[in-house]
Amino acid sequence: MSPDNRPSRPLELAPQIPNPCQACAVRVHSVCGALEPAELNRLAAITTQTEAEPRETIFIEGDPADHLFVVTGGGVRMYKLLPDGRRQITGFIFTGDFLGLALYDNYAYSAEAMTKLQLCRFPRRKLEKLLDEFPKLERRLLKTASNELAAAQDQMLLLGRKTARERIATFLLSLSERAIRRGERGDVIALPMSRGDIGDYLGLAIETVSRTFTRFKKLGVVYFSSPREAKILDRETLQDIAGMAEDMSLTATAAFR
Amino acid sequence: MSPDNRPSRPLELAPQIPNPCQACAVRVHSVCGALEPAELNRLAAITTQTEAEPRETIFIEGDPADHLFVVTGGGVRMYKLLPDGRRQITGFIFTGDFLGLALYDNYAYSAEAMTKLQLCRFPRRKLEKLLDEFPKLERRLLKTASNELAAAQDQMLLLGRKTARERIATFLLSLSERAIRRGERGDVIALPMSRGDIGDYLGLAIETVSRTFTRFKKLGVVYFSSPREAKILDRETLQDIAGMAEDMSLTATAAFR
DNA sequence: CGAATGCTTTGATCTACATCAACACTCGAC
DNA sequence: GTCGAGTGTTGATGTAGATCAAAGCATTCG
Repeated sequence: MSPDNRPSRPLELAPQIPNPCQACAVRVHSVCGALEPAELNRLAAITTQTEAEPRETIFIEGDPADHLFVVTGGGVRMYKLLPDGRRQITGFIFTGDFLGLALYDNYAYSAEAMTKLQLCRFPRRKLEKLLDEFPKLERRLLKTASNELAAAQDQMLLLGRKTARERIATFLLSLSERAIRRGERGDVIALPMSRGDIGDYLGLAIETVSRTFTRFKKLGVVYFSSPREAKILDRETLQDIAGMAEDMSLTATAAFR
Repeated sequence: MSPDNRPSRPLELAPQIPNPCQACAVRVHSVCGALEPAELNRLAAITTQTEAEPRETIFIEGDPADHLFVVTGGGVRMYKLLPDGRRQITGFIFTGDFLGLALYDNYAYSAEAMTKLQLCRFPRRKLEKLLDEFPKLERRLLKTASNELAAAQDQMLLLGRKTARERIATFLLSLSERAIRRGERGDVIALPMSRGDIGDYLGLAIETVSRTFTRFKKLGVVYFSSPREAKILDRETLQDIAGMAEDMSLTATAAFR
């Protein structure tokens, strides 16, 4: 649970293609989408494409924040630790998402690859210079920050006031929505993170995550082809559970199976 | 607890002074500090100074986000509600702070005056135009957003993984730090919010907040001249409690009084 | 292929904090 | 000065979810 595996070697450098951004599949979904093809060359010039293996650390809380990233393939967990090892995962990052948004001197959290990972790396100094030149990019970044802020507030509501059932339901729905936004189907959800990760994200124990999944399964709301793949069978009910007060009809309905 | 008092009347308009920003005491601490005196006139031109009474709503989650604010005097609570009335306070805003940072179409949360309030109001459209002209202002706003994001992540750690004692200690310390940043002394802390507000901010019940304060009082860590004013007597211990594992020495030390 | 190792699930028990219930204080109104 | 409403404190009890414990299952690897 306590991730102490610093990168055993520097992040791998993939061979540089003339302008990889032009061909980038995730561009439209990402911050880079703010730029015209011509401007894109400038961005490409400061970009390094890298890869990382599962469990590999991208950066650690407190490190000087020298780089920003865009994930072009794979999943990342961001987290903070307490001195005694308790962990809070502050967010999951998927293909197309921006990583390292903290225009500050040091990273405020750690980031670790959940899967094999492809990413674009931008030196912060150089990117900031580009921001001066391309206000559109900066505006886009501000929007991204606003977005994340809104998501963070939702998460506070979840962590501070929602029950375990509501948290899990909310979690599944939000994964589904993000998948749809990436252009994937919304009913079959990949879970690249472990139950422990989910628990540390939702402020729950592993066992509570597992038990709640089982409960949803028995309710016929979700189906698991494997622990790492969920299929939403009854989105409506899931939404009811996610947003509303402890729904008594549920506890009642639970009897039917 | 459920704040349903929509503004009974539109926010009061104070008489306009030629350029109030020039004389503004909170400017240096606020986003406005990014601007030169000359540029400040442009900002002043789109500013309306308003006031609000305690319990008055500034805006409600879902409202079109037509205005942004800087609080020039007083305190604000921001919050989100669940349909059944459970409330999560996502943050407190004090003199000099920026309010309404969500460059989106609708507010993601509600905001309500805790005390008599003075604020500067900026129409969003006009402010965005100013951003195009003054990149410094936009950069400052991006920094502010990053700041808030980092604070939000700290709060997630608190809500997801900290005990009641740790939460309360963290809360007192962060109020203290903010007071110091405003130029006030850091040991005497005004608590303009109720115990219920604190509970809804920290994900605790009113009673737990009260009991934990009492415990700290008995430990000699904090002194309360009144329920709404705390004085930090032993900052070190408070920091220990805030950041670390459940400290057994504490439970032991508790005996001495 | 079979052992090993790490995930996930399930069951039994425990506990921090919530909830329920009085009571106490404060402060403004009359 | 006293009444009353709001806010805060304290005590008794309940419970959602944590923790402890032990199997299932998979996947990897020699």
